[in-house]
Amino acid sequence: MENSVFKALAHPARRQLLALLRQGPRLAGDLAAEFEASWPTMSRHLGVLKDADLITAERQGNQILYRVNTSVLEDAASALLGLLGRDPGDDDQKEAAE
Amino acid sequence: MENSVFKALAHPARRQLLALLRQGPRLAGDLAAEFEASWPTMSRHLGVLKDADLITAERQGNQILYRVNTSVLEDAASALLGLLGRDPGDDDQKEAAE
DNA sequence: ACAGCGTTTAGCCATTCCGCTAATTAGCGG
DNA sequence: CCGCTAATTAGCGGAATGGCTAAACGCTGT
Repeated sequence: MENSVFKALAHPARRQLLALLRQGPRLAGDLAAEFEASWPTMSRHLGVLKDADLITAERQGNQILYRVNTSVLEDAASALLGLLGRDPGDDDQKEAAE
Repeated sequence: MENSVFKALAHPARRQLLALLRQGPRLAGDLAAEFEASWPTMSRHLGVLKDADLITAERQGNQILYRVNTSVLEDAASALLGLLGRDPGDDDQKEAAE
């Protein structure tokens, strides 16, 4: 759902999580350590992001490696730009004027 | 606040409101008539958007004309693209490869 | 099988969000 | 000033969100 993406993006901690993840995949604990909030709280934020398909989780033995799902984030950005009357994901072959 | 923008964007009705407004300024009542929800409910959604500075309101005598605030929407889209490691407002002169 | 570490799930509050109806404000015309 | 229309604000109930602590789960090593 497109909607869950925007909802996931609505929380600052989650955007920051994405910002950290942008620099490369990271372990859950490592990621959570960057925040003031309790571990379980961060785990939930990660869950919301995963639920929105903005990130993917991969078990690495004992721990879990998170990774950004770039394309979904791109879609969201496209949707916003589309709201501006400019859609980057859409090849504009027909409307070049106006 | 950047945050209120994303929160405002989190509701589908509000994104749709923006989509309608993208085609040009419109009167509140006219706008609300497009939705199933009650008039006051839509008024509140408009309020949230205005609060996030995504739209501006202008009295036209008896009625109120709403207009998209393009730059704020652009900022939000930029923020998302920034999360991808690619900033559209930033002319990439250095990194064209990779 | 057990201990132990890393992570998630369960429960519990408090707060915010969303929808409604009813009441209020703002501006216009007589 | 009164009545009318346009739009917002008040107030309420129900659902969702966000934070916490405690408990459970999954995996690894012994």
